[in-house]
Amino acid sequence: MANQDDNLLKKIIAHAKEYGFIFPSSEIYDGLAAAYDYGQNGVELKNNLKSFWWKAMVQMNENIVGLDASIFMHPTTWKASGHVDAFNDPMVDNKDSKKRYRADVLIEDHIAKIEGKINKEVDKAAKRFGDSFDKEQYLATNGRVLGYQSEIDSINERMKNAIESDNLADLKTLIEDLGIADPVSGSKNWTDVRQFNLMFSTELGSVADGASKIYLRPETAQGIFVNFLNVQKTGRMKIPFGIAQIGKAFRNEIIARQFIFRMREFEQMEMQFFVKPGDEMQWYEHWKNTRIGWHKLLGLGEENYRFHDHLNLAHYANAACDIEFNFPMGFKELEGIHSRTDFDLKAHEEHSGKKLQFFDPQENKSYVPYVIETSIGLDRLFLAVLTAAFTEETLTDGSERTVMKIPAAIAPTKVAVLPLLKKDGLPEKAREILDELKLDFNCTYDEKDAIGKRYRRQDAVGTPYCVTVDHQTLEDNTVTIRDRDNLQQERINISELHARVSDLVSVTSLLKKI
RNA sequence: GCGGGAGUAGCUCAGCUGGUAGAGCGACAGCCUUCCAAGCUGUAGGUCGCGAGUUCGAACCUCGUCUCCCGCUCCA
Repeated sequence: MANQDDNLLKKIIAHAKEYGFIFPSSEIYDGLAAAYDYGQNGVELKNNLKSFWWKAMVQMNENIVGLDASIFMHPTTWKASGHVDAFNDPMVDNKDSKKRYRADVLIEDHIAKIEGKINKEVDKAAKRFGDSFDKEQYLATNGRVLGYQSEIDSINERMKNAIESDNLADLKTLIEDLGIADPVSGSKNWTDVRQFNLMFSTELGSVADGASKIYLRPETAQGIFVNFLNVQKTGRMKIPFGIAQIGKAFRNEIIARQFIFRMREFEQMEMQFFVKPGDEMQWYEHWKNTRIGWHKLLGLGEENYRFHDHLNLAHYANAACDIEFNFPMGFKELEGIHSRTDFDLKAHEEHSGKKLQFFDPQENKSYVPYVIETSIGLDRLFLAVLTAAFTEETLTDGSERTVMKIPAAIAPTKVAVLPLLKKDGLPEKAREILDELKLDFNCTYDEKDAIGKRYRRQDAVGTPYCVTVDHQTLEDNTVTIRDRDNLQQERINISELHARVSDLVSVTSLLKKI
């Protein structure tokens, strides 16, 4: 089964490239790992996804407004957000086994071993003393146990100091002093401890000397937080309100794989919703429901979604869940919904010295709002669409076709206009229709090859409707309109065409259901 | 980074024990066709990932190197 799913992802990747959705980055130079370019069809689909999200979030909610913050931000932003500290991992390699470990994890494992020894002592003692055994007292008094405990405490102390002072050499010395061996090779032959920062840094300022190091944002959210006051004041926003943003973010993943699922450069669609402290759980539930509802509207199949509630919460959250999608690799995170408390705004208050508060006239007092975040990976959403849309099917006549069943509202091309034959004035008539439709819809024209072949070509890129001009068109101004998914054709008057197409491909009909 | 696999036309691949590159599909031009791919004719497209070595001669053998894919290690 895993094999089959692998094949599905491979097929999707191949199809996406073959039909101009996604190309490997810099392909003529052998490509760049985990970077991809969106081709002529990909960019249309991506724009449509953005637009559907933006309309659902901003246009449909009078208390949500948009923002487009800079990717470059003041370096202190990332200190405040916790990324400079939490996004750093001290890594160490074993020279013999060539395995890489997190230095702090190695030390913690060592501590766990000592704790194991304590537990053994306790077990032994419990047997010895029987019912009269008092664990607390034993732990507090037994000499051997106390020895172990003080060992643990001193290791913890040294590790904490080393990490906090960024002293990687100390960390290595600690590993050596403890005699920690690689669990794989048993070797104690370690490299120096190195810091891996998952944020991309670059130089601001063209003169190397005067340049200062800044980061490419690892999430778009901070651009929203630092603009909280600007937007709240200039937009006269009242709590609760939200700020939405679509933009690129960058993370230096150690491995970035699985096509566009995990890239180092990716695009997020985030909305931070500011609420009164105490109301956050209610709003958390509200956005969980609203967001899953949005996904289901998109029409990729309700059975392909599920929630995954987080048990281990990040440093800033008091509740968090993922909306997972059934990708070829299995159910994986597509969107995250987090209750971020007042962590971010408070942190920015502390680092900036500015008050990031809202004056609540009802309560007659100011407070730092709590935040509910909805954050969806646009590229992952794109992959979800490809996954759900990619279909290989056998038709009733026994022939096979590959069709992208992309929901009409987000399909790259809405209508293909096709003259049945490339003669008898049919192309001219078709062009007339095309010129009319293209004012409002993304259209394409094709007169090459047999009509059946042209239908299949449109199926492959997910064009939901094909309008075919035949000889009857010249007599009574009717055309056939073909449905991509069920292959049904209907003959309608050209004058009805615009309204009909508009109805079929409109985002409006989706938005109405929100 | 380690281990494994793979790089030949746009795609899928063939190419024998070394003799100087092919097929199908696709694309393009045209013919034929009044409605669901695979009818006909023609055209374009490859320094066989890159570099070196062995050889009279390398897509093929040797070494190096790069890239991609899969697995492992990390991930707010």
